[in-house]
Amino acid sequence: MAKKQLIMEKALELFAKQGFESTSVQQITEHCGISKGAFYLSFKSKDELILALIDHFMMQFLSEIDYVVRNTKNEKLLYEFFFTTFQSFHKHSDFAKLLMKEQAHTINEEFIHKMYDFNRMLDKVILTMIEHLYGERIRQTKYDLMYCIKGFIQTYSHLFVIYNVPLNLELLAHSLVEKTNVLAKHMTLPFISEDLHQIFTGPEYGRETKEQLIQKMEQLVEEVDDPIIKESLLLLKNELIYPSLSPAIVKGLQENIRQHPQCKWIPYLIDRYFKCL
Amino acid sequence: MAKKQLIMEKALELFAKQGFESTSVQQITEHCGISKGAFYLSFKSKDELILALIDHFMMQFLSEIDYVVRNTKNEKLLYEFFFTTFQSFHKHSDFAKLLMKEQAHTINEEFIHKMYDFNRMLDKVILTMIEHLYGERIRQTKYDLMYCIKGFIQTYSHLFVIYNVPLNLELLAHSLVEKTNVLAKHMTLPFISEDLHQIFTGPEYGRETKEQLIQKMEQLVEEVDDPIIKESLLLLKNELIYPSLSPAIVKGLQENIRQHPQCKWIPYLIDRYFKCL
DNA sequence: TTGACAAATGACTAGTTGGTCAGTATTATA
DNA sequence: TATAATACTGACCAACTAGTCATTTGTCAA
Repeated sequence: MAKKQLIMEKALELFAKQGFESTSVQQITEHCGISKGAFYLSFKSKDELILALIDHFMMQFLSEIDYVVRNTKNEKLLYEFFFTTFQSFHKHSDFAKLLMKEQAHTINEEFIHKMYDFNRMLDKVILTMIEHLYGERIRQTKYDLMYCIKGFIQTYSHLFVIYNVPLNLELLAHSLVEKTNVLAKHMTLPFISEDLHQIFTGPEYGRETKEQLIQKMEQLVEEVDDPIIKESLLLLKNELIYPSLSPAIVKGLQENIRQHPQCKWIPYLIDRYFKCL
Repeated sequence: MAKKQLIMEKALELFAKQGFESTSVQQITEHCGISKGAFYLSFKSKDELILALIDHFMMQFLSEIDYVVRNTKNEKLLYEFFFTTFQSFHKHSDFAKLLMKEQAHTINEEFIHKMYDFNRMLDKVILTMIEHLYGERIRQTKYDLMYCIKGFIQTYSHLFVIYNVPLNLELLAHSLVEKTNVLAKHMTLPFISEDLHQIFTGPEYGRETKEQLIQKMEQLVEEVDDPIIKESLLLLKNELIYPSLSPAIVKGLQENIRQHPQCKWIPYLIDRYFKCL
């Protein structure tokens, strides 16, 4: 199994430089000093390699952060969180680069799911940390605070991952601790409500089922007065059961109900349903 | 020249979905309903297409922001900045998606330079806005504040660009205004010093020269149909070579071409040219 | 109707890609 | 040493890629 690790290491170096898509299996095997056949003894496909990389480093990173968050006293918690995060990025800078490059890329269905899962887990870690630190005081603004923290991490890590400048990570962590505390103390206007956060993260993997979606639409048909929106909802509901309309018509119907404040979520849920299955 | 625009529009749709590298010229031409040869009549290469896309949308976006920052009273400035930014991302969400996907990708030397240039310009706009708003008070922390603002924009725009949820952009802008003000007022521990910022942005990369600007305007004269805009472009081009018109006339001509979606960033480039030299 | 010019086509090239597999080398067991 | 089992190789394949160019189609003035 040493071969598997060799391939992962060497491939990561190339992915960090060139990205996943622009790195060929040929290049990887040459960089490892092995033959093409040997590669396919360790990994069934190129996709399996990147999934293994994501799994390996992501779990390592997440568990490190999680350990720190669980085992640090409150006074040092925020500092240790930032410091560990950046140190981890620094230590595995090739992986951090890969993550930044492929952030939003549609490499593969499974890859996307893994990334979503990872994000959900990170969200949870940060949220519990925030709740632990500030308690009830930030109930209204905790989701905003979480997104701000993620913004800090992304923006600042971008700087030292892309430009290879040696940075004073202690100072960086201290500086971000202050920013976070300032926001937690004085922020009053939340943007991300509980509901909104639910929509972003989705109901834990198993999303809305078709039946739930149809039920919700039937309920809305009863509640809505506007005949156009009523009919659009009905047609879309039937489309879910027996797909028969052209994409343009479906898109148009979705646009219709997007106008109505009560229904505007429906097109999003429909899209998400089709994307997941 | 309508073909060029058709290709850009249709290609952008595919790039937003699949990314630049995974979209073939074949796919683009099929999506346009034209032949492969026709593509190469409009663009010398696939690389030239993405550079044209970047140029077109980036300049449009930057000039919009710049216009708002220059023409808004201080009390509403920050709000208008955030609101315009997000509205622009919303309007051109395909381009925003492309930008997120290809953020750190090594597509091409020229592409990277363009992205660096764009970032530098955005940095400058944000910095002047901050200086204008808070003056001497934030001299120490202004670079940190700028990176925080960019972090806010990135994190929150990610949410509504990736998940296609209709958001209340007014509320979002208000919320971010508060966050920014809170940070500006209470932040004391800077991380990004003047020197560090210099290192990140690097020495000014040869911005548009007069010749490039003139060339671009000549190209637009060919592509535009409206006679008023055509003449305005020609007069402004001559003004660049032999300054002879009064400031009021020049301003008026700039206002003319600002109306046209393809030309509206030209005034911004002209201003920048005169300011830098 | 003709002829001249521009616009558009798609079969073509030369090269790359992820992936396979018949065959060779290496090792472990007897 | 002989045999069986495993590890490895690299020529090969089909499918794709960006880009080209001889040929066809469309347009408009004479």
